Amino acid sequence: MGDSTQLLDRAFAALADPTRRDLVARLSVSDATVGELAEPYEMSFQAVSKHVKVLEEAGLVTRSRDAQRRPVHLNREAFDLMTQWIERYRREAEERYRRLDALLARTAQDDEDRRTEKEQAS
Amino acid sequence: MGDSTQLLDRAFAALADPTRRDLVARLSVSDATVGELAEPYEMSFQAVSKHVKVLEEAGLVTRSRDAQRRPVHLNREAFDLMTQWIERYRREAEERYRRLDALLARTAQDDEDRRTEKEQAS
DNA sequence: AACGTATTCAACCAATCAGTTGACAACAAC
DNA sequence: GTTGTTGTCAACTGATTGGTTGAATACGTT
Repeated sequence: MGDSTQLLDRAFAALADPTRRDLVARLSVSDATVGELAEPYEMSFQAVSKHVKVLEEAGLVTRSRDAQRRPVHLNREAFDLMTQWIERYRREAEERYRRLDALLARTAQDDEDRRTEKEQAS
Repeated sequence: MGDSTQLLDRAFAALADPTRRDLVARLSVSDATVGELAEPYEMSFQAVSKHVKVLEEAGLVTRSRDAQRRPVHLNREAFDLMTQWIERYRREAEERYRRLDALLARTAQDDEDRRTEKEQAS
C-alpha cells in the first residue's frame, strides 16, 4: 500500500466539497489570507479556517507566515498526483475499449466475409 | 452553479475511498460482476455492492443486465470531467508561478543592472 | 412449482464531517 | 501593558458514511 494512498484519500475527499473547490479556484488566481478567503461566504470565519486546514492536510495548499497573517497558496504537486491516478485508469479503460472495438470490427468483417463467400458460392 | 457541481461532488467523494479506488483500478482491466469484485475483500458482499452503487451514482461506472448478473464497467467521461477540473486550476497556478518567476528574474536583472551602472560610474 | 444464484433493500451502529459559538494565542500598534 | 487584528482550538450538533446482518427481489435451472 503506497504512501500516496493516504494523500489520495485526503486530496479526493478535500475536493469533494464545493466550498473547498471554490477556494482552490480562487487560490489559482492569487494567494490569499484566511480572512480574504472567508469574506464572500455566508458561513462563519472559523468554518473557512477549517476548510483551509483540510486542504492543507491534503497537501493541496501550503502556508507561509507573514506577521500574524498566514497567506495560503496552491501546491501544484498534489494536483499532479491526482491527475496521474485518474489518467492512468482512464487511459487503461480507453485502451481496452479500443481493443474491444477493433475485435468487434474484425468480427463484423469476418461476418461480412462469410456473407460474401456465401453469395459467391450461390 | 453548473450542473457538473453535483457530479464533481460525488465523483471526488467516491474516489476518496481506497476500496473504491481499488475497484476502479480492477475495472480498468476488465468489466466484472459485483460477486467477482467482492471476492478478494474481507468485507461483506453487500458492502461491496454499496461501494459499486456509490461509483454508479457518481457516474464513474455503468451497469448492463445479463440475466441475473449486472456487469459493471468504467465510464470514461466522468474521469474526463475530473481531470478537466483539476488540470484547469493546476495550469492556472502554474501560469501564475511562471509569471511571478519571470517578474523575479526581471527584478534580479534590474538589480544587476543597477550594480553594473554603479561599477561603471566609479 | 421449488431451488440456487446474483444482487439489492432495510434497519441498525459507530465514526466522521460540516457547520455553529465561545474562548484562546500570536503579533502589531498605540 | 492594553487594544485590535488575524487566526486557531475546543466543545457541541445534526447529517452522512462505511460497515454489519437479515430479508426480499429477479432470474435461470430442474
